Amino acid sequence: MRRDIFQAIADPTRRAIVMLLAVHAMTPNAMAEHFDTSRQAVSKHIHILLECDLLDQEQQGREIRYHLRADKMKQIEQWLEQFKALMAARFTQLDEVLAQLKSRTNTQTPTNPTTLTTITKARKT
Amino acid sequence: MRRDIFQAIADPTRRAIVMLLAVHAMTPNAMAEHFDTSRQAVSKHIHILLECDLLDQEQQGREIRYHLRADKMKQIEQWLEQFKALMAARFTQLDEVLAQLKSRTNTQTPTNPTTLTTITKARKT
DNA sequence: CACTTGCGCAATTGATCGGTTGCGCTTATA
DNA sequence: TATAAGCGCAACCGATCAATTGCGCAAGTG
Repeated sequence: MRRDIFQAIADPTRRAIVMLLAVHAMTPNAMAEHFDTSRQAVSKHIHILLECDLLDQEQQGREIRYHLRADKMKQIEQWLEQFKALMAARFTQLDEVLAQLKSRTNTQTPTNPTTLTTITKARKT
Repeated sequence: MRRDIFQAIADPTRRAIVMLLAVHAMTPNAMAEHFDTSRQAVSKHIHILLECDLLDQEQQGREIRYHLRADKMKQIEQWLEQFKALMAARFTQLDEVLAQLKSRTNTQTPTNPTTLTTITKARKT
């Protein structure tokens, strides 16, 4: 069950839930009222968000209030930062890497590209 | 075919492709060499990224160089900004909305919540 | 002109997704 | 105590996904 935050926010309903919980904690029923889906459907989305550690439970009698762990959202930001760094480096520092990769289009020289591979989290050999 | 950028970057391979193309344009084969998947698999991911207008084609003889449309990445940033705005407003300006939502837990008053609903892009009635 | 290379397209398959339905447990309420 | 409300769990279903395989076409190369 390889579930990351990017998969979590891939679904529009889940993004909406995140937004709702950004305002304040909520019960599943309260969330469900905001959409035209069933409570169970919402509950499933909650489960997925829980798997990503994006939510916290708070039992209150027979109700459960779900809190958003806003700090986890930083994962997205971090990825975006990495991306921006690559874009910025594109014309400056990483000219070498660029050159290497350019000449590499048909050859196999996993020297500097390895760095990039690490960044991109590719599962290369 | 409801395909948005969030779905595009939900897949780790596609995120890696985005990172690769952030450095410079590439042919499908060049990309495929970075992963341990087939060219066709990569090609499919490219297709998905194309659907999201995240890529540009540049035919060069029998090769096709794919360029990243970096500007499209702003969509993610924008969503994150919206999220952050909600988080920031949580304790300040949107106290009213918060109150409304609170009292609304069981009733149906689509007045102010509509604003939020719009933000969260929920498909409510 | 044969042959290889780079690529897209189509069909197939197993896995996962998003949703519904039905059930049962626990906690409130009349 | 009987009833209702809030919720999770499990089974099921149609749709989509990711990847493979096989094919055909256009562009280079001997």
